[in-house]
Amino acid sequence: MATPVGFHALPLPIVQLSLAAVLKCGQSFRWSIFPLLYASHGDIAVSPTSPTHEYRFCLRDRLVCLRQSPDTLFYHTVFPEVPTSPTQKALKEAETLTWLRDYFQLDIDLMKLYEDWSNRDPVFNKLRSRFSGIRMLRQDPWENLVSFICSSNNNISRITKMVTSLCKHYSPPLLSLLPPCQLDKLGENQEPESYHPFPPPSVLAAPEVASVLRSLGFGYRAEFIQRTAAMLVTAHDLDTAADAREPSEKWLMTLRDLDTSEAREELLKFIGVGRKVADCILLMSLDKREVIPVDTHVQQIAVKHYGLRASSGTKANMTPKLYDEVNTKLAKVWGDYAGWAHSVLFTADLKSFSSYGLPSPSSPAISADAESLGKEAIAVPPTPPLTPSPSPIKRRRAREVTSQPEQAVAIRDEETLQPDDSSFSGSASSLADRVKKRRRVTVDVATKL
DNA sequence: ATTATACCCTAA
DNA sequence: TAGGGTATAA
Repeated sequence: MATPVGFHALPLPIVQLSLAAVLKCGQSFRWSIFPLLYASHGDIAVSPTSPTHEYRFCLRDRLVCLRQSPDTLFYHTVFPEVPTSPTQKALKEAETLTWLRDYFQLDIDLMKLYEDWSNRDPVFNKLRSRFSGIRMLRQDPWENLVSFICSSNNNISRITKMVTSLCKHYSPPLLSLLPPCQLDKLGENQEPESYHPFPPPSVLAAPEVASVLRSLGFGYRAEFIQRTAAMLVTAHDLDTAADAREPSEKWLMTLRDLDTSEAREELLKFIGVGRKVADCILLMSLDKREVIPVDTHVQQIAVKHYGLRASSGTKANMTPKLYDEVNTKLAKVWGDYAGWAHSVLFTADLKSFSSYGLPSPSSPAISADAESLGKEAIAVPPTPPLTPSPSPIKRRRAREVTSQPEQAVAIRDEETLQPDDSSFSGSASSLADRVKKRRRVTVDVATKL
């Protein structure tokens, strides 16, 4: 497989990382995804293992572009200004590689983890071949925090729109770039897209942000975001180092050094952050690999496949107690990297992945067909799409873009494991506690640095 | 200490 | 009419 022009090649088996799965399974909401459509015949030589997509992510100073073949990750960096010398350029690409290793946590051997989870858990074992390469990203905590405040009572599609719109409105474009060459669109003249970094806390802390976000369709989360940003900025004076991370962002990073429960306690002080959102942040950007965020999906998975008692009422809400029950049970099943394992199951449960390998949630998915899903591994290699498929990046003029709700689809009616007497750990903090803790945030944090 | 209800918006 | 939650008030 030839390296695409302008790209660097990093050898990496796709079982270690599947971009197609990881970048749209609800961890990060800021990756642009472009289908690459090749002519099946013609003068362009294409192997069946050619990358099917390009993925783009905007950092504060550069745009990272990725493609993937079964054994190679291709990366390419675009800067606002072309690097002066070739040496300079090489240096910059090396930085990008460093970022990639960190962001995708490439030092963690995913095969070993899959092996371990398979031994521990027959349910996982059934899925491993169909959902390989799903690993946890190591995201920026600030971006992660805001994104997941957006996630409450919401679906991936809308969260993505909200985050995109947030960036467009509150951070200037870093650069503009044409979409990658798409042969089906050779005739059409394509518009360059502008790429925006994630806005820093000080920008979102401004009081008027709440109402603006509201008008942008953020709903009640608008206030959460603005107030959380304000809390953060207030607690950590900005001594504004122009281009770098702000102090409050750095402080969020230091939560990586705390114990899980300490870090969680800090996160829960923010407005709009409850247990579930806090756990998402712990897992996805604060290195707490054992943490399992429990949403209604995960709860259903736990009931269906792991013998957890169904919630008492017909329509019971997620109580802290139930949350801990689910959490403890699954943590026990999956062990040290339970949060990572959860992500595989969670992804497998997304409707858009019921036909994993096919590009679009709108394709007539085999979806609700729990039967076919459970049978032998179909091991579908990602097939280059034959027809143009709607990408999430379709230009959106109006705010009403049809979106596909990510719904649950049964993984499989498997023999349920016998219920396990799980011990409860941890306890929800009372309202009073939380109020006190919130009041203390400034003081606490001030003494911390 | 637990439990119920509103919340913003979208899809069904 | 319910949803990939959280903040409030009972």
